[in-house]
Amino acid sequence: MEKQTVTIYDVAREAAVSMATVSRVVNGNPNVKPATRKKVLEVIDRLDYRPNAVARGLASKKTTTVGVIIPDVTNAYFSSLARGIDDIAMMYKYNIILTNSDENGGKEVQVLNTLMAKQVDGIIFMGNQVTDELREEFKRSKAPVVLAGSVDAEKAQPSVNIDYVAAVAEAVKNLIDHGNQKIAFVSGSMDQAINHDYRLKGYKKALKDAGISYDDKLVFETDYTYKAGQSLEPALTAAGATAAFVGDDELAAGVMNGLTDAGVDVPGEFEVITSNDTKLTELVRPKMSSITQPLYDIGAVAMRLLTKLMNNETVDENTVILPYGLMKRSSTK
Amino acid sequence: MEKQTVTIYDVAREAAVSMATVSRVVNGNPNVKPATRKKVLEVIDRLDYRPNAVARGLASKKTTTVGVIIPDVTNAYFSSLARGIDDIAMMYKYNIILTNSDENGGKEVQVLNTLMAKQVDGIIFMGNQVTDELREEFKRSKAPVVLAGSVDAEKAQPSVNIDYVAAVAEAVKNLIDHGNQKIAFVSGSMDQAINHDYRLKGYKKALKDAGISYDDKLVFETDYTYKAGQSLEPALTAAGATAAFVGDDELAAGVMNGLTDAGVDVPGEFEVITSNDTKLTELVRPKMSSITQPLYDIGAVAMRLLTKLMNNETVDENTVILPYGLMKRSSTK
DNA sequence: CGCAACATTGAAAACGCTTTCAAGTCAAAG
DNA sequence: CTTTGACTTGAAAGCGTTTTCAATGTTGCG
Repeated sequence: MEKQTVTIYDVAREAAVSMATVSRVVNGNPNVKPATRKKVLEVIDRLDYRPNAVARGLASKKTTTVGVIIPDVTNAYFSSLARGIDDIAMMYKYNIILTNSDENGGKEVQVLNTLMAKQVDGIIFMGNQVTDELREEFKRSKAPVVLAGSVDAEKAQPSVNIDYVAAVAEAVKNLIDHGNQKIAFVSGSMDQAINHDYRLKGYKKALKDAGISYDDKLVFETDYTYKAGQSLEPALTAAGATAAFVGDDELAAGVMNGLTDAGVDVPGEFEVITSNDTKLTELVRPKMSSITQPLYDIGAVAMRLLTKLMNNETVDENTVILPYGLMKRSSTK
Repeated sequence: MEKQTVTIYDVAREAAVSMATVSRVVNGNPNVKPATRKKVLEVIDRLDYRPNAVARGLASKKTTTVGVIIPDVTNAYFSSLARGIDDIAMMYKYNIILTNSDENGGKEVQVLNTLMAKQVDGIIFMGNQVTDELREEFKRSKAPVVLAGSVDAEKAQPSVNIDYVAAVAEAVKNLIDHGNQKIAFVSGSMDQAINHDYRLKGYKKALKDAGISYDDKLVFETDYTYKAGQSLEPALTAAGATAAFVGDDELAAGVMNGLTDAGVDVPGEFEVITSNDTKLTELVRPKMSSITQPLYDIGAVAMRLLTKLMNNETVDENTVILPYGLMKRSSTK
């Protein structure tokens, strides 16, 4: 009943050569006489032999698979990165083990361990709360780890990002230039480095440059969900804000729709600018102005960087910063 | 330089027992004297031993990883299923190798082969164009394959879905009940079984039940993209349609926004109902009415079914049909 | 024709774990 | 004090490849 598997040994026997030779032709090793190669190839074809990657992995200590830790595939920002990662991975013959972490530290550590147990050749980590424990695990990992679209205050790991501070500063400046004085900063958890260590810094910088004093009443820390954004309207208007910088597109859509539903005109009475430039920005009405990021490329470059690391190639720059932009759509004046 | 790996042999030596015993405690085999177990556990802890899953996989012929073929992670419909799959997988200690196929037959076959080479214990396939070649590969696979949110006309594989025919028929009937006579059917490629074999059938059924004759001028075959939907407006109005059933949410958002941007009032002058009930439906304005599907559950149930199959448990029903619904929002009257 | 230099090949040892099978222990039973 | 059966344990054979190293073939040249 069980389907029979044909092994390299079977091929060797049938082709009247050694396993070593079969292995060579399978792996494209040039040190095989053309006639022999042809013979082996024929047998392989006839027997429909397929190399067992697990055995290969054990023997060669390479699995050609990399682990990818993602907060949530369902989030457009991250899934865009993931797509870039997978495409480049495939290009380099790697496969991806994808696991959702919900940015839950415990889960992340656990996942990291099972990835390492599975002997992945490398790891791409997305998530903005690199705890000490996590950092320890990264360090002990013999597989290289690169962060994609995620920052670690310690900058201990190679990573691919944009310049969040500058991007947010520019976005906020834009809002200021439109005459807004009370600009809300709405983001996810302040425990995340990207929020407290980058975005907020950019926000403060823009305010300072414009001579506006920082008021933490205008900082809204919430969940990265549509609902959370939507229910922020009362607080936002109560605080007297006339504009908002938002750290996530779905959240921003919520904020905007919440405002609109409450009768607030966007952008007339309230401007909003968001951060990730996912498809969402174009789907909602008004379309959302946003910081633009090369999402796909962040993933792609991260994976490319990882291939180099896995290959022990020397890389000039461990942390690569990709360019960002500002896309004015209709949620700002 | 290379980080030293500690093997089961090291543990055995340090604990003065055999590898077999170490293996037993690692795997929770009860046939170990408590004292021995304790001793081994201590050594494992001291040496920080981590079992090598690849070696384990080779020896046991189980990898505790399943392959997942997805058209595009970036698509909200599929990523929702993927999330359900991963959660259940994790619950059962499996990992997921995720690969994007773009519903490209050649790529799918290739990916399937590398998954099989990697000895995955099972496969979840998403995609609606099961070619003969693909079907052949499924058959030859010793790992069970289940389709999630995807149909195959031949019904050769276990699958979990909703009743697309009935759902679409109901959605279209709803449109008819609102007085629409010319209802557009817009979907992705008609090569996909889900479109020509299910949705279109449901569409026709609803028309027939209402005594409306079918007109293929009202069938719009296009890409599953926002842009494609958006640019459909001229054709839609030219055809005299006053409502549309759309097979994908992003596409539907495009259709709707295209209409709105052209000055057509939705739902006043044109109603649209979509199919997948992803988050998108709530983000756009007007919110889109939709067939509702338990997206997460489809993935979750598919994975659960796969675990049973991998475990050689007998399953009563190979193809499971989950309930659907109709969610009236604001894109229909 | 003889020999160096190179091209091909195969034997066998890993790789790190699971699993089978037999052997050894031990306590309860006779 | 045996016997018996339930527990525990270890030896060793895989699992299917890769890879090293030595052996064997070939070819070119003087």
